[in-house]
Amino acid sequence: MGEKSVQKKKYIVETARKVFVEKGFKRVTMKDIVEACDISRGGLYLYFENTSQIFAEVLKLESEETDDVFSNSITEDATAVDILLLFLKEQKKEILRKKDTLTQAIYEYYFDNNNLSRKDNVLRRQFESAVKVIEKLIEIGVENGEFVCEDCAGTARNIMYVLEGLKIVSQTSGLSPDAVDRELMYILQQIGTE
Amino acid sequence: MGEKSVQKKKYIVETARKVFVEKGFKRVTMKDIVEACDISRGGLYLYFENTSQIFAEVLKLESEETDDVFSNSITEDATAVDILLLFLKEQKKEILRKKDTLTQAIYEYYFDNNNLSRKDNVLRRQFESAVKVIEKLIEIGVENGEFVCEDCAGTARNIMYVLEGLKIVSQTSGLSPDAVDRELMYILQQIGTE
Amino acid sequence: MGEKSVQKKKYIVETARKVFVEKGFKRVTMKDIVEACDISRGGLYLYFENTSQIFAEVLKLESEETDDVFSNSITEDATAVDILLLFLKEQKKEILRKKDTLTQAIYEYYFDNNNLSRKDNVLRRQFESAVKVIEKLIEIGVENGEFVCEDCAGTARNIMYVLEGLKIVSQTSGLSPDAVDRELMYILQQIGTE
Amino acid sequence: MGEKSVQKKKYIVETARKVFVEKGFKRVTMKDIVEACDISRGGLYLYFENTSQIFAEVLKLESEETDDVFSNSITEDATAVDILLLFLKEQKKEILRKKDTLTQAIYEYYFDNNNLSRKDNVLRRQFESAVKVIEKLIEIGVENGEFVCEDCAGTARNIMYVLEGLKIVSQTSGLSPDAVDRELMYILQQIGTE
DNA sequence: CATGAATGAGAGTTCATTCAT
DNA sequence: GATGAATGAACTCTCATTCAT
Repeated sequence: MGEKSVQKKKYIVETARKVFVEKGFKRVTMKDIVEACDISRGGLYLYFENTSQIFAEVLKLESEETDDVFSNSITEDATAVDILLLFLKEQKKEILRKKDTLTQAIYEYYFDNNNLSRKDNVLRRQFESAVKVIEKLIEIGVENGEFVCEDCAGTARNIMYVLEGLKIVSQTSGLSPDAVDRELMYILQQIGTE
Repeated sequence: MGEKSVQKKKYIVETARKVFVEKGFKRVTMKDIVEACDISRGGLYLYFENTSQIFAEVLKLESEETDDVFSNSITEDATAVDILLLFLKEQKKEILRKKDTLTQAIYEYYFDNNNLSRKDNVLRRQFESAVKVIEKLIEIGVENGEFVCEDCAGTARNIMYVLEGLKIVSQTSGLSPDAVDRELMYILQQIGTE
Repeated sequence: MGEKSVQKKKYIVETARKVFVEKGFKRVTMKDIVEACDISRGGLYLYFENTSQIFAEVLKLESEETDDVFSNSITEDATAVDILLLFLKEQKKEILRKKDTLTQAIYEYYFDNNNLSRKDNVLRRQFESAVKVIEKLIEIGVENGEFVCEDCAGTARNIMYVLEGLKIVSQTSGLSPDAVDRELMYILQQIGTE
Repeated sequence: MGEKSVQKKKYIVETARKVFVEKGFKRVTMKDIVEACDISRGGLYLYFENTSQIFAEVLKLESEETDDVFSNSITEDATAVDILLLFLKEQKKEILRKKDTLTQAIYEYYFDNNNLSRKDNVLRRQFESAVKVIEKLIEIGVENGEFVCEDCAGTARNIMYVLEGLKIVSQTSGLSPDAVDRELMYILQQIGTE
């Protein structure tokens, strides 16, 4: 596959992403993507066999970009509290953004493909790496006297599960900004922040 | 609708439930249910217009039965700790039971029907009622000196979000019994239990 | 499947037969049959899964009718020579009828399905039963002094292989009536007939 | 067309032959051949318009080689019986070799292209030339007292039709080595051989 | 000459939904 | 009420064929 093909493949993945954001994963058909990309029926099959394969590629792209964003926040010079607050603020936005988000599609995708190995499960990898980062942040905060925490690893995991809980509740039952704030406040209080 | 019709409708809902447990919500077709119920294609349409309507009925039945179970645990005489532990143990089973559970179907259903009013959203109602119960339990526990907790309502909500987080992570990425235990322990430590 | 369904199934098989006669087996699609029968796309799938299944049914019908025809010829009172001549005359017609015959379709079908058991292979069954009949005829002819033949079974088989050879040559290379006559004459001379 | 083109065309035909042996004629697509030859899709079209054209070329090559083989057997010094036995032994192998043979593909090809002139029909040419050779052999055998035969031409033709019959029955219904032997024996007895 | 990306026609198949009985 | 045959829309997937490079 030449240079041009790589370009086109990327174009398809990016365009398909929009479709997944709009319709989730299951409702999306190859035809939907063909139409969104404005290419021929057969053309799409030159690059991907089915929607799962396309979505896997979307996730790969997604995780690359997310990783970048994450490291950006950290390399900046700021206190642990600042960074954690920034992270939670981002998460809040993500949680409340019911539409215009890949969240639902990702869940639907893994409902169908929950047999993936740990390595291939982007969701898991991101979860675990986020836990690590938060743990590190808390440790630094504790050293600096910003946080109080006995079990940093446990707290980090707890935070991530709460965030996951908020996400799924938001997607399935709806959640107000205030409700999210309330939970984030609770978390911060646990580690001794205002 | 006569007595017989009511009977048949209930039969359909109960049979359909099994299908939803097995296949989730989206993958289930009217045909699947017709075949599971061994009734005629047209016959099903006399009672339900589509799978959403059937699933709504499944949920209604579900919530009635769940409510019962819940109140049962509480009416027994036992300490707050005992009841909470029992509740969490039940939740653990539910979380780990990847198959043979309606969980995935429920999520999928609300992904499609997330525009339901608060009243019609069984998921939300159950979440909120569970929060109430836990809050009450904690309050009782605090009075009895079993728990230590400043913000009982906040803690109750936090617990429920963690449980939701565990549930969705289990469904999409897999979760070991140990991993669940670890999180439940963390929760219990927060409120001053072993 | 009720009485009406049986009727319709038969209608489809009979209509499909015409299509197979015209186009052979491999070139026929489900769509071809749908159009020939003037039924809906989905309607055909109610009765048959694929063209092989339909063709199997065509063959079943065919063999029933052929068996009848055969026994008819035999029950009439006539000399062995008469019956054999009649049989060969019928075969000649069949051999020369390049179009308007199922021959090609049958060959194509068995090319694809040559893994059928002896029981399911109509072609084989018909071949073997024809051999039996011819053998019997020759034996009777020998008794009556009409034929001369030492190995009746061998001769009967030989005749059938020649007929098969004529059939396939006719289908693939073309054959003149004279060429067929010449071969049939040769056969008759072998068993001492004019 | 330059020397190189001739080479490539020959390469394609020889590679395609393997594909036809494996899949028959009808099931083979231009794509199959492109992949087997490991050339470009467009590249194949520079040499051939469709599979029929390629197969015609395969047949041409085939007939050249077969002719060679045939003449070889004859030029050796051996009795007529020896040569005929050798020929029949070869035919037996060919008849029983259900896979790894072009037989089925050839039949399928002529089913679709039975409108070819006598000149272009390789099958017919080979049949006729084989008849001639067998006729000559028998005549020689009769002169040498090896065979007894009144109508050498008729017998030769009869033998070829039996062989064709055996071939098609083998392909469509299956045939045991014993069954083939039995028929070949019958033929040899007709011309007064053991 | 050669490549291989791209197109679009067409085959297979499944179901939601209707409707005569 | 109940049945289940029938319809047709919608989707998946595969290739023959073309054409810019």
